[in-house]
Amino acid sequence: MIEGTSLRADAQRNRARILDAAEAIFAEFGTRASTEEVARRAGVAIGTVFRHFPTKDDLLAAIMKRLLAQLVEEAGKHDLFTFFTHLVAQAAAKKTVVDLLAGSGVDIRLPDAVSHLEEAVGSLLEQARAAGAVADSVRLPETMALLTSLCQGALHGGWDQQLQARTLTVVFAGLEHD
Amino acid sequence: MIEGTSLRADAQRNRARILDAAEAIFAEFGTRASTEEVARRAGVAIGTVFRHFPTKDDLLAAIMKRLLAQLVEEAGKHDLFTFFTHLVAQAAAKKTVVDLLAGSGVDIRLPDAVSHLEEAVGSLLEQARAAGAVADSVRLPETMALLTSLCQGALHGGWDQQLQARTLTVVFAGLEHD
DNA sequence: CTGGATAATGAGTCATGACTCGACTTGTCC
DNA sequence: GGACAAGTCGAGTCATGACTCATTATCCAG
Repeated sequence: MIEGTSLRADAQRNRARILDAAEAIFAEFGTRASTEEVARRAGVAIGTVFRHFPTKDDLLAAIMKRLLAQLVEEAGKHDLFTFFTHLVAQAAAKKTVVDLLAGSGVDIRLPDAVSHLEEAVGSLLEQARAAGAVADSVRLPETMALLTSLCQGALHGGWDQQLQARTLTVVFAGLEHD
Repeated sequence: MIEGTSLRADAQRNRARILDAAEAIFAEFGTRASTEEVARRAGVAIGTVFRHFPTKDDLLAAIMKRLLAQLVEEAGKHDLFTFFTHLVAQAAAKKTVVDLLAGSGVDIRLPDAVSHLEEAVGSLLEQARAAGAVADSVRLPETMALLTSLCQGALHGGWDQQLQARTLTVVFAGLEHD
């Protein structure tokens, strides 16, 4: 995972700036935001963005990879329920992930990164099951399905604190009781 | 609710054709499909579409209204659980509603139509509660939140029959047990 | 039947946004 | 410090898609 070793120093700097800018812009405005907006935020010309990421999808894929890696890392700091809660609460802020997991228009394949996330959630699920907090019958696919559904719902529905808590309560009860 | 009484006969026919075409096109390709595509499907020139619906949003709003009305009607034929199942199963087919309830890019306000749907779901909820099939603590907002979340999840995630059933099982268990 | 109002047509306008490329700048290696 | 590859710049190209409007066609009341 040695990145950009062969890149010139300024190019490395710009690449990083672009990634950060893109993450911020897409998080705020969704994946529909223009590449030019990203360039502006990064303080760089459009051409430079396209030199580093020949396609908008490439840029999105790069961000997605980072974000998924972050999620995997965060999963390590939580149990299944707090991870759910955390993610749902952040759904609006991390518009990008949700948008992309939802496959909005773009199609980007990151099987590796996604399966890492699944593994992480899988082990949270096992722990929870072992602790008796989740019914034996609950499997990973439906857990992931619930997670992504809730994130999308929270993102688009603009849930307030209370609604979010109530909705999660119902889902958690379901995970526990069957 | 007498519609288009003052429209010329051909205009009425075209209006209906456009609505049907738009419903089909947007259901299949999502709200991003172009107005021209709708016109083609309706067998009508673009100008005609814009004569009837000055804005793409107007067209979307008109369809949305129809679709919501249909949902309300269907709600009458179901109990809470079968309604959930039915909707989720149809999510992919009714891309439009899901897209729009999700507020994808467009913002269309149909407070009346939406609140009718909420009323309908509300009475299903009451029935279910009365029958002891749903816990007393469950309220309408979280029920709607779950409904829309699951539809979005199903739409974008491409759930198969089994995954859909399992996911709903978990949610239903949650509605029952807390 | 027919005149005038109503509607349909579709080529054209305009804005947006992804992507290109030739002129220019800058880092790096000797 | 000079040369050249590597990188940056940004005006320009191209495609798409919402929306317009002058012209033509169609309906229907009298």
